Amino acid sequence: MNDRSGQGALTLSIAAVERDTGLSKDTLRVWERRYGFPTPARDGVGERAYTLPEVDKLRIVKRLLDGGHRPGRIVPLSLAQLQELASQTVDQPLRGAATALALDDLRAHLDHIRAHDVHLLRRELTRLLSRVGVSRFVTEVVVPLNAAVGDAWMRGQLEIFEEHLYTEAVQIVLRIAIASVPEPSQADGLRVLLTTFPGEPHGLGLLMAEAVLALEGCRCVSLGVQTPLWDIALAAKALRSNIVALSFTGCIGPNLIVDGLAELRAKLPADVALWAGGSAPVLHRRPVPGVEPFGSLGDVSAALQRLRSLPEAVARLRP
Amino acid sequence: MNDRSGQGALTLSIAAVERDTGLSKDTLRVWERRYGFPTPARDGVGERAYTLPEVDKLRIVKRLLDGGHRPGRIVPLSLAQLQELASQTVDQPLRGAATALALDDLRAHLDHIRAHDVHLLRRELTRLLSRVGVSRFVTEVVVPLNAAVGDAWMRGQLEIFEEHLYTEAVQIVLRIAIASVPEPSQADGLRVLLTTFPGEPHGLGLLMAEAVLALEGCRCVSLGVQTPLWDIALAAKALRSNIVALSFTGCIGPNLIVDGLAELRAKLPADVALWAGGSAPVLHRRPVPGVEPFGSLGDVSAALQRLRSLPEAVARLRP
DNA sequence: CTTCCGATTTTGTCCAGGACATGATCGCCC
DNA sequence: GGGCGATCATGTCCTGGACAAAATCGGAAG
Repeated sequence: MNDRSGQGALTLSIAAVERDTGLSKDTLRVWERRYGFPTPARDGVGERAYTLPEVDKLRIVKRLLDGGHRPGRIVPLSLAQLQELASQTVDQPLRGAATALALDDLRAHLDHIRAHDVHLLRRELTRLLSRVGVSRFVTEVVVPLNAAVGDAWMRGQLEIFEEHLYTEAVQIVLRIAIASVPEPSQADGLRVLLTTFPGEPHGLGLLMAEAVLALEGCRCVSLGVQTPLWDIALAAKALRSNIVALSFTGCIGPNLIVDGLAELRAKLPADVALWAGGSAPVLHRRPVPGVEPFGSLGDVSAALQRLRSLPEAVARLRP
Repeated sequence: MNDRSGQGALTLSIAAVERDTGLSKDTLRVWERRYGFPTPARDGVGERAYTLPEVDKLRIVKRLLDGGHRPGRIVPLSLAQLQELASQTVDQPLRGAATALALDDLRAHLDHIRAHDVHLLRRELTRLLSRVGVSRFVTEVVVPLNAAVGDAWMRGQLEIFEEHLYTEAVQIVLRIAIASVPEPSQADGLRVLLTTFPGEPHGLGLLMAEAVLALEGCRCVSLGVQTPLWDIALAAKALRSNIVALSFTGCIGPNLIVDGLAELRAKLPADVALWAGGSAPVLHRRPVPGVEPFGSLGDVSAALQRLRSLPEAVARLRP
């Protein structure tokens, strides 16, 4: 069950392949049964020993899978065919979400990432931040950049570690942005609790939301990512939050999202608003009663005003 | 396979429990077979449905397991017995570690967390930071506080969300600390790559290490948490890192750590140092050839000097 | 009394193959 | 062309058996 990395012939155990590719052991075994790939050799004790080329192919397959392809179609293909498939989707131009950023600027940022120049990237982002302000920075720089990076990765133009570099840089700049927003006075502002469900490891959306909400005068408290449902409810009660804001990216299954939202809604007092944002498509396909879905951070301002205009708003702010 | 949130009784699927506790599905099933705990109810389709108390107990068991206890001994124990066991084991390391913090200070911080006063906590931490400096702040404030928070949680004195509040606050202050360290001049300083293995979601250790390393004049680049091994190797090559520093907390299985380190060592060039730190006990129980284990952040300085004094050090810094 | 070494127990992970829920796709009819 | 079942594709769960590595134990020797 180890990597038996002895000498020349490097092979990986099924656990190592799971770690490296993100494909579960169950999936790997069932693919072998159904599609005949991968068909790893067996070591002395009859355990699967995956070769390096096999794992390389699995990595490409996984990426195409995440890009929307179906296993049955692509798993049987040869390595060459897979690479061709990957490059096919490559040429489509970036879609037109950027407004503060010209397409060229976008490409320039991507180039910084690809050049691994973290400091330059960070400097450029910081410069943009102070030029356009926090609000526009989030909606007109970070959002389209996120989309561009996601696209580039899906097309194989960006390695995972380059995405990590990007995420880290944006996170730092966003935290600076948030810190630059003055804390509203004690008596004023809605209390917002931010976090993600267990299984959702992406925290960028949270930071973006926090920046926007803080600008709107809310008192934000973030729990970071992956808070158990029970603890979200506990925290909302303990902090007397008026809004619980969650972020979803689609790393987590649609069922978990919908069921979790319903469950959390039931646990929260009725006068606590439950907001759900992020790129997970299920948020808009299957609305949950009592949960407000957000398609874009631009909707936050309107929703806040709606909430503030409610008759019980004043009472809420008091305690 | 979801959280089937029906009405009152919240139960978790085996996958959710695996995610929340770090115990593999296989382990959970085999414990049920061997020790009779946990014995989850079954849902409509015969799948295990774990209750919240069961999962809470599993979390504590996991902690004690990481602390060196054996499953056969502790799994059959009651919750009260477990917590007593926890307070027995745990009390000693706490006493000796705090130096910048009196025990009373420590308790005061815990009280701030329990009072959910994030801003006060953050202010106090920031005050300490500027009083004792970055280095001592990390080793003499954050480290003992981490231990104290972990212990308090294990004894049932702290909710998970309170731990999240704490983590978030420390993270913010640590990032301020890191930002306050001036970037070393281009030609100087070893290049360090920081990240964690897939499955290890805890990033605090990374930030602490980054702070200490930056103080020592290193040029740090963090990939954040959960980078696939392959991409760690890619990134180290692309960034021409001299050191790859990893952090482990025991959320992740000992085997995955040891195997992963061996595999990564094989993927990295021989002249790149591989450092492993964090609270996972396996690091010191089962050393991996070519991997330097760190028991404390205090050892970093000595290790750096050793590295710098090597004959090829100058050549390394050049390119 | 300590140290060492082999036997034994403990423990985590792997395997096979079957089942099923869920979501996508396809063909059909309006 | 647009809805709507039927069918297929796919991932995850189940049982129960097996085994290797690590931890522990039980003496024998120093």
